[in-house]
Amino acid sequence: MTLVKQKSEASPELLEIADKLHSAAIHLLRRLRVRDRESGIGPAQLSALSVLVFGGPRSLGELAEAEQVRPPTMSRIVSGLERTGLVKREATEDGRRVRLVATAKGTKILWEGRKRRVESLANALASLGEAERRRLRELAEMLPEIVTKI
Amino acid sequence: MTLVKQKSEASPELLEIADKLHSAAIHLLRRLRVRDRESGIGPAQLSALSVLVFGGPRSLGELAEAEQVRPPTMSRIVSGLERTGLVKREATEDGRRVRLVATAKGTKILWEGRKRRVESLANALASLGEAERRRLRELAEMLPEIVTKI
DNA sequence: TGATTTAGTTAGCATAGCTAACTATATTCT
DNA sequence: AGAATATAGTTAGCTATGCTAACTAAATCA
Repeated sequence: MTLVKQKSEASPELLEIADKLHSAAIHLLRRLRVRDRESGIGPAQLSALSVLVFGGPRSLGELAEAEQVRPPTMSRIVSGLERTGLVKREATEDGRRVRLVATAKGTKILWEGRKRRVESLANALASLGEAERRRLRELAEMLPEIVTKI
Repeated sequence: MTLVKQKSEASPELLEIADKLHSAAIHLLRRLRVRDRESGIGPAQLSALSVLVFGGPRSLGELAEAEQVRPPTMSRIVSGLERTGLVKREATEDGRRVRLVATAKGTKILWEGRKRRVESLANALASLGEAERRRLRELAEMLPEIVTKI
């Protein structure tokens, strides 16, 4: 029952930190996921919509890459979002490309869902002391850069 | 574009921290998820298997609850794991219940997959300085307790 | 013993992931 | 210019994963 090194050069210390972080992220999202069902919209659609709302309009291929999903998969996700009026496909100069844009309704729904999740988590943080809270903020701010290196 | 309070009493500061943490967790797992495909086993099966491997044998209902999934869903996930020989259903004293146990093969596969994910993340942490690393560890250790409060 | 509760399964529906194969538009090359 | 190639998306068809409703079987209770 040990972590055996193979082609990795990561130290045992780093592996341990990574393991804790990984496990915590899994359990965190597993809990929050429940709140998403209230939106009546599937997780893949919600996630794709959030890229459009927070990152702005983009093509289907770009969105697929951002979501680490194949184009056919994203094509169907977008069809679902379009059918319910959360996203619009617009033509571009390049006749092959589409520009995907979140509608006002899509933006509203996304914000509501995000608010639910974030509030659930914020309530869980309410019992933290001042020092812990500050440390937690630091961590949250370190992570985005780390993630880009994965 | 503001986070409007509704029935929540969370402060803007907590909401901001929660938002950053939430977003970081999503992006972290989205990246790591890619490595899982190498195992040739789906995410729900992998996650359920990990509960059995790290948490020990349990009933189907308990596993469903741990995974925050309905019993019929877990029933099918377990059928998949059983078909590929990663988990075994065993009878118990209570004739209604089953005891789900990870097989040796299941345990091995899970460890390999986990190792891949954790190594990916550990490599991304390799560029951190000593102080940052220490902070990251502290924070990763704060999270499990927070998660239980969600 | 008969009624109820509990554990799990089966059936049927929707979403979400993939690859392979297709269409349509752009670009490149002669 | 016209043919060949490359690129962007879609369609078709498979598997996996989520749900509810309805069922079976075992345990418990009155």
